[in-house]
Amino acid sequence: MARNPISPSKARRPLASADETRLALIRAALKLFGAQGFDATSTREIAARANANVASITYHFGGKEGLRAAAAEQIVLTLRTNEGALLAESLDPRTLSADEAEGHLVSVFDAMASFLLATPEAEDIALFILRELAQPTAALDIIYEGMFRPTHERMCQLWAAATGEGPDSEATKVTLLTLIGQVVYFKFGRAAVLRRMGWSSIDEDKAGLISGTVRANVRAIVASRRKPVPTA
Amino acid sequence: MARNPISPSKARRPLASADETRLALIRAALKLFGAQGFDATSTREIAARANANVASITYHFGGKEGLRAAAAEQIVLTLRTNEGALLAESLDPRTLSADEAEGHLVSVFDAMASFLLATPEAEDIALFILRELAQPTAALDIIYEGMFRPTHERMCQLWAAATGEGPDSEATKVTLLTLIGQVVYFKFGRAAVLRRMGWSSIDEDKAGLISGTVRANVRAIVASRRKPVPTA
DNA sequence: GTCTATAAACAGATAGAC
DNA sequence: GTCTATCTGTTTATAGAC
Repeated sequence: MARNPISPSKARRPLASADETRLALIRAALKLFGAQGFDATSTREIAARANANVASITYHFGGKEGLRAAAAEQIVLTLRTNEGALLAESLDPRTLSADEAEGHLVSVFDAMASFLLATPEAEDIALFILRELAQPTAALDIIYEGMFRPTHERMCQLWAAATGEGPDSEATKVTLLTLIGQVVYFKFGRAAVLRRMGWSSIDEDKAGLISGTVRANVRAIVASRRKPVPTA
Repeated sequence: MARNPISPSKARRPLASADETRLALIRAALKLFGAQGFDATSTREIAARANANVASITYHFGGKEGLRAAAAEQIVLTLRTNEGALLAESLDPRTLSADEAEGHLVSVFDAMASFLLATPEAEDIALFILRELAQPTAALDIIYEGMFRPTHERMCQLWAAATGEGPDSEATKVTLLTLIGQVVYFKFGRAAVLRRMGWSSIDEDKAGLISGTVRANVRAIVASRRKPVPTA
């Protein structure tokens, strides 16, 4: 039953549904937590940006802290739909030849670079994660399990297929971390990178230069570690 | 003239000098700004940790913001005395052979890794910088000019001497940024790295594994980019 | 479910005694 | 230079009308 079946003049703007309010709050929180930090962002500010009121945060999320967890879940969801295609495909790396695996590995880094450096949504997400890395909360656990670990695992499998090293060895895992570091530094260290390069932003051309460099680096490192195929 | 020439019982603990108070405040601020963020840290908390009182912050630094700048200056000072030896040496990279330059470049990364990953002081510093990267202030300018730019410039010169590429080209600068990213990721992404590796901390052994991997990567990438020496 | 009003705690800055 | 007390503004959370 509608609360206000006949109100010809009172409700000039249709009231947002509960779900719309919820999502608007999450979006606003994601942006503001990333841009200013959790503590520096007031619930009033979030509510204002979401066209809602402060009390709605307590109502929907139990409080500011619950809103942070919801934002982390939203990040995982976005990442799954954008980048997931490459990673979640059922393709078994063990059936690939070394060259095919190397090609796939390079593609994964390409996808990562282009999402991270050239997608508008990545802006808020990267900053949110950066702040969680500085001071981990339950939100980081959500992002770690939903994104970080699956991606890194997949990369290790491709690396193993490309080089012949074990997918779970410390050496493999550390190596993939160094490779990931190459890319994410441009996002996390953006402020310093831009100054040093004399760039005002990272546009598509610049992203291409970066991902080309990363691609070449990955290929050089794989080549240096590739093991001779057993001739048995 | 002493304020209290004869007070046998009143002053049980000798009063800290102005400089001692100043330094204690800077140290406390550096740690707390890094651990909790600037906005989440109250001046009362800083004063308590420094065994001083709130009003002393305004007196010595003009306010909370001035304390942040002083912390950034302290970081540059620490970095200069610790790592500076490697970078500031008057050695001209252009007089080096390609092999010597490559060796020096590898050493610079080794020094960076061991400072970053195995030095206790690096803890507070890295977190402080991480937060400045998320939300740059005047403090980042101080650190950029005092540390980031000189280090990166020096690396580019060594790279140029090792490969024959130009020290100021975009390709060189981007490449060195990817190489730096390999290392710093273990510090900035520490929370995720530890989970993924199943480590509880990065001790000396682990730092050795990481810097060994980075060393091998750098050599592989240099080798893949090395230009044939002109035979003229 | 949404919104206004308010409660209770805490922030940074400062005045003035010492 | 240090310290206590206080001013002014802002914070999250909540009670209760609608």
